[in-house]
Amino acid sequence: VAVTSAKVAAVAGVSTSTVSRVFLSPDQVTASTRERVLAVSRQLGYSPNRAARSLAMGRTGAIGLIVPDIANPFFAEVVKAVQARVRRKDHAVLVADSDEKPGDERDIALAMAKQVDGLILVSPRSSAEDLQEINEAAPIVLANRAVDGLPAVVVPSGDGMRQAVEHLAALGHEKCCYLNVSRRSWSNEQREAAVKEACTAKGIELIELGPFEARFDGGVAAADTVRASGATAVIAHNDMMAIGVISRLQRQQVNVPGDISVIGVDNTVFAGLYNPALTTVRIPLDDMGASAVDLLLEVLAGGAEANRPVELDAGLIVRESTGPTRRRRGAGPDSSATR
Amino acid sequence: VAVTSAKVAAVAGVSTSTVSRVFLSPDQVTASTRERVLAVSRQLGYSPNRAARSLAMGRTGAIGLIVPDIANPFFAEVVKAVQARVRRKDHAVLVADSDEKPGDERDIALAMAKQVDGLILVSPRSSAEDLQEINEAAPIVLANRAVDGLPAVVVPSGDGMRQAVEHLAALGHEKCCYLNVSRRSWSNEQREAAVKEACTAKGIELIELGPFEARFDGGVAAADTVRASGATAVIAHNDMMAIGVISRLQRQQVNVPGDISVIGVDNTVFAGLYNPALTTVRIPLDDMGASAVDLLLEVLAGGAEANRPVELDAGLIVRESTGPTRRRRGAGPDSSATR
DNA sequence: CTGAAAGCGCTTACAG
DNA sequence: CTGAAAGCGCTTACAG
Repeated sequence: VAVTSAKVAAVAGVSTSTVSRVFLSPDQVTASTRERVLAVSRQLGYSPNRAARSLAMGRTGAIGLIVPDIANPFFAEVVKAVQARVRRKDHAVLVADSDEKPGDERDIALAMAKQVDGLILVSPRSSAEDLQEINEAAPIVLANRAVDGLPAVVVPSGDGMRQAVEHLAALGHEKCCYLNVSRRSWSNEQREAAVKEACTAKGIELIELGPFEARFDGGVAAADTVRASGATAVIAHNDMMAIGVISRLQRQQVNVPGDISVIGVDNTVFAGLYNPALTTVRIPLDDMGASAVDLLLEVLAGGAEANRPVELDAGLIVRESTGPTRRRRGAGPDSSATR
Repeated sequence: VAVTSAKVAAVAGVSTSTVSRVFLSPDQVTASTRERVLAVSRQLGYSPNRAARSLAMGRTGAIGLIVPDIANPFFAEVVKAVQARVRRKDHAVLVADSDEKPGDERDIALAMAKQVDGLILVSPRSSAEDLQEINEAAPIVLANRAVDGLPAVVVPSGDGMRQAVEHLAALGHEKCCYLNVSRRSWSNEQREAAVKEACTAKGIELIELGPFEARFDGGVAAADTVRASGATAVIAHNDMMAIGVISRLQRQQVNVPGDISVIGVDNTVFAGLYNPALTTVRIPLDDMGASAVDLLLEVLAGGAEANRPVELDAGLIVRESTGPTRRRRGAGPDSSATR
């Protein structure tokens, strides 16, 4: 039922070659015929058949996006940004969710590679080898992880973590926990190292805990140990864990930030909505998504090889989950809750 | 570089017709040749070119999914479910985000219609006429909204809302607010009507407020009015609003559920994580997504016309944001905060 | 600047 | 059960 280029050509009195050129390389066509073809196309509601074009050109006009878990606010925001950017570039985006399973991630990527021009893998859990294999099947761009030889966009959290530690130091904290997640996490390495360095620089005693699960439950699981450590502040690997910690603490009548200050990372939608609103290191998810798209499109256009990862800035956002230590404020009447 | 059916055919010593049949209608091929073709295909890593197949068959093997806002946990979960279900059916899913703009929704749907076999529109904001127009471009299935003549899967929240009201009645509440959202919301109509009916049945005085925005901010905006109304309980149109209400109330030292009980709708991930954990009417988002896919696939297969919407059940999940009224418990020493 | 023709890789009546 | 052939709707050297 759809209008074909042949139909348009017939009505406009030109060949299908010309119709095609009008859309793909307009400057190769005389202005007058171009206008005529355009007018007819509009009138007939013509638009090139995608499948036919793909077959003829060898490109699909689609890009694939694979995330570990769409329901995770962190990834949901990246999906939103990628989708928005891709659409503006007149492409389509196929999404898939690996459900946090590295094996599935590889299989999905390999399968999807056949249907798209390129892939964006967000926080991929696969091994470097598997990622290289996927890259053979279709050009990939990594988001939130760097692997030698593959194009990537990352947010070095170092600056943000350092700001977080300095913020705590300024509030008088002298003993702080960091909540690790899996050793396999690239971002955990970055964050842990930056926190350690900053704590040393500021003379803060750092207590490393974990690894815990990178979720709300992981934070809940960590809370009692944090409390027992005697630390007055805790930096979690991400917002969800931070919220888990706060939730558990509050249930035990430990006040946040009165007794213990808590800092997260990501600035997902949750952070601003929680009570207390979460002080957090912002990871610019929207920019990350958009940059990944731009980078992939560059790669597909034959440009920009994978030199060094594109780097975006992270910075601290101070809200309500951090405050001065008891000592700094002078011992309050309700300080009993912590000890 | 990819292996073609011609290559497979040559190696296996058959025609491309046979190769094609092996994959599309295996029973039309002798077992022995079928095995041989399969073996060669596997060895060469052959899989049919999607674009070519689409062109020849007139179907894309993809379905489109349009949601108002991917970053909204409610929609993110639907996306996750749809994507999971579609993949199992060996299709691909294209997603797009209308950014809550009805005009964009229509444009996106119309554009996407050309690239997919069918569309799933989640909580579409477009008019019934626009939806019909979209349905002409490509078969659509509605999720979370019903429109005459269009296939849909909905969750009549009536049962759940009634349970919510009965729960409040059992706890001794006699005055309750309902927080409305836009009059254009199909689900709001359902919920409001059910709450009203149940309140009447239970002899609870109902105070209707709003319309507010269907987000956290909307709940924040409603909180003071709720408090001023003298109601001891509030049912919000959804979880995000409920959380907004609680957040604002807590900041004013109003205890939830001690002073005011709060109930949401949706049971999004947030609900269980908030403090207090939210009592809410569960909307089975995963089933909704899966059912929408199944329904669309049926429609595409030529089956099941749009008789009446597929209906899923909603039920109450009791957590911590609801409790007995002061009077029921006997006036507590700290009841001053509310009055 | 424009057109005729070949080709992209599959599927599917039509014969046999 | 299997193959030759046409066709799906475009794009793009190649001529002119």
